[in-house]
Amino acid sequence: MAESRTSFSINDILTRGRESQFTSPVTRRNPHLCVLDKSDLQMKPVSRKEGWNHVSPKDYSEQKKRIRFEVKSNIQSTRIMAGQCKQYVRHSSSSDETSCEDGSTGEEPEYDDCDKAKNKQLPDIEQVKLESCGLGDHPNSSKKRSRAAFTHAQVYELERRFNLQRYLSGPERADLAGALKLTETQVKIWFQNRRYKTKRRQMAAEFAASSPPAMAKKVAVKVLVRNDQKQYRTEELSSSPVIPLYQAYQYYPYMYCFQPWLSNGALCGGMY
DNA sequence: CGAGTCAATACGTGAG
DNA sequence: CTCACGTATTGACTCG
Repeated sequence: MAESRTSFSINDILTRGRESQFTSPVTRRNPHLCVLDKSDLQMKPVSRKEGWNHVSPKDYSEQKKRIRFEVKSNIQSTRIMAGQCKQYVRHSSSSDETSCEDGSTGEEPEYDDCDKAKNKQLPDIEQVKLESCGLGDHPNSSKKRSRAAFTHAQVYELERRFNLQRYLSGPERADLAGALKLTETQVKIWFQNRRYKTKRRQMAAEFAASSPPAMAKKVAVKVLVRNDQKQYRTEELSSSPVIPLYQAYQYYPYMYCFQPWLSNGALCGGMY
């Protein structure tokens, strides 16, 4: 793919009004900031219950739900919500626009030109943000949500920052969000997802390294039917020594990444 | 209790 | 249409 790249300076974005952000202070809950070592992936200050087996659709308290909603409704007032933006005509008036608190009032950063040219299909973040304002109580608003596509420059900078720090403090997050014209929530969620993604990749890699290579190459499959003739007895099928897939997942939650019937190229290529 | 995390999953979107 | 990927949401949890 021949990508035409327009150069832009990240420093131009990030050094607006500040410097030395990489001397990262410690976040309130993550004293292990700024660890670039691989071990950073595993370590966590506290142990946690493993996530993949505790399905527990336990009923949670309405109060907690309400509180969460109240908090989020504040935070997410700036989030790019959806269909809300794209489906409905923006009936905005002036006051609504100023309620967008992410400060998108400034000029377009340099990288936008680059990305607009490059990503013809990417939505214009700023435009979407504007449209997202003032639609919260639209009578016909459905719950359909949007998926904001970050620009290449935004992702680039997020990745670059992630390589320096896996955790951001509040001020750092605010800085980065401001520089990239994203909301703090978006930056927070991006880092959260990115850490999880990294962890899954690492676990997948470890699993691959520790499992016998032959395992993924050859799988014995019974011939069930040949020339319209059954090749098995019913009891043979029921007594298969192979661990059922759902059981295997229980012990190897990331096993779905290594389905032997997929080609190697398909193995967790992006890790889902 | 609020704010943060992880883990899982829902969902939108582009590519094949 | 299906799949892969990326972003958003949700629930359980920890910490100060």
